[in-house]
Amino acid sequence: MTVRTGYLSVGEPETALRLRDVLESGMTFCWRRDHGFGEMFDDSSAVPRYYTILPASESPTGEAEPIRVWRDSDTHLGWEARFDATPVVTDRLRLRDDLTAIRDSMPSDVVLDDAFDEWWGLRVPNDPAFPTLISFICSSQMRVERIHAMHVTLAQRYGAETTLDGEAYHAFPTPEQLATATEDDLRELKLGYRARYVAETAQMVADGDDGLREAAAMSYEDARDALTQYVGVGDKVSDCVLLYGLGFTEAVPIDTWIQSALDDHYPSLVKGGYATTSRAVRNHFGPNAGYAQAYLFHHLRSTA
DNA sequence: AGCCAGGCAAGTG
DNA sequence: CACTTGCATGGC
Repeated sequence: MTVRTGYLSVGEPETALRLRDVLESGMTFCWRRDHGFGEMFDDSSAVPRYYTILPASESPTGEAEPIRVWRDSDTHLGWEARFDATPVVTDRLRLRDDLTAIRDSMPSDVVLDDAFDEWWGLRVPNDPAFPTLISFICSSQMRVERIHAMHVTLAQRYGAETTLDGEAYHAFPTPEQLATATEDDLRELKLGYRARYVAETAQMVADGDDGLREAAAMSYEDARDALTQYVGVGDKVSDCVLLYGLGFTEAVPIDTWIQSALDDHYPSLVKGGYATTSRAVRNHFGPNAGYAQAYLFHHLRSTA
């Protein structure tokens, strides 16, 4: 099968493409450094290439399709795939989001200004919903590198194999494929206490539950509540699925880092529980509050 | 050796 | 509703 190559403009020169920061920092677990270009988190000096496998259900060819991308310059991204990947890559990396307009839509303050200046070019990924749901169920009390490892392990054990340019890849399992796993199977794969959550959630989705698709059509707060029906999904994981997997840019996952950021820099937004604090945060930062969260998260972790 | 890591569910007061 | 506890695993 012929491999096609394309190049995408990311925007104006001041809109730096931060591929590594977008794909390696815990917002997505659907992308990974490619074979032969250094494994994730090493310090290879070569320009890293990343791959994802487009699920068959979202692929123009009807089959799972590997896609490779790399940072070709400050303003251009290259891709390789067996089909024209320009629309998919543009969507998955939100390359059409106008970062300047997003920044201007929020009330500025010293901390947010510093965050935007330091991490300018950061974008919020837009991943397939089911792999995002499972990955963030796995994310509880776990470091980023190990969540990536779990995602790869599940793909290799339960996902379909495909190839690009002779390289073998494994798609993330469909709900039906993952539902064949028992809790004990997943404990053997070192998912720990998350094994039960993943097994039961995969079975729910495979058994015809349409909660992910239905949530996409709901208002934000209804959608967040709806996703907590899945075992292992609380408010925080639900927000991650909404932001990174269902395109709700107002979703603000309030993890331990964001909570302490709110305590330190936005104490007036901290209310009683998760729901009321979330509402205050969204009221303050507006419909792109998820972007504020992304920039603050990276800024406060880098200066911790 | 103990503490922590992008939390959650189940159980109390 | 607010607060506590147990939960797997691995890196430091």
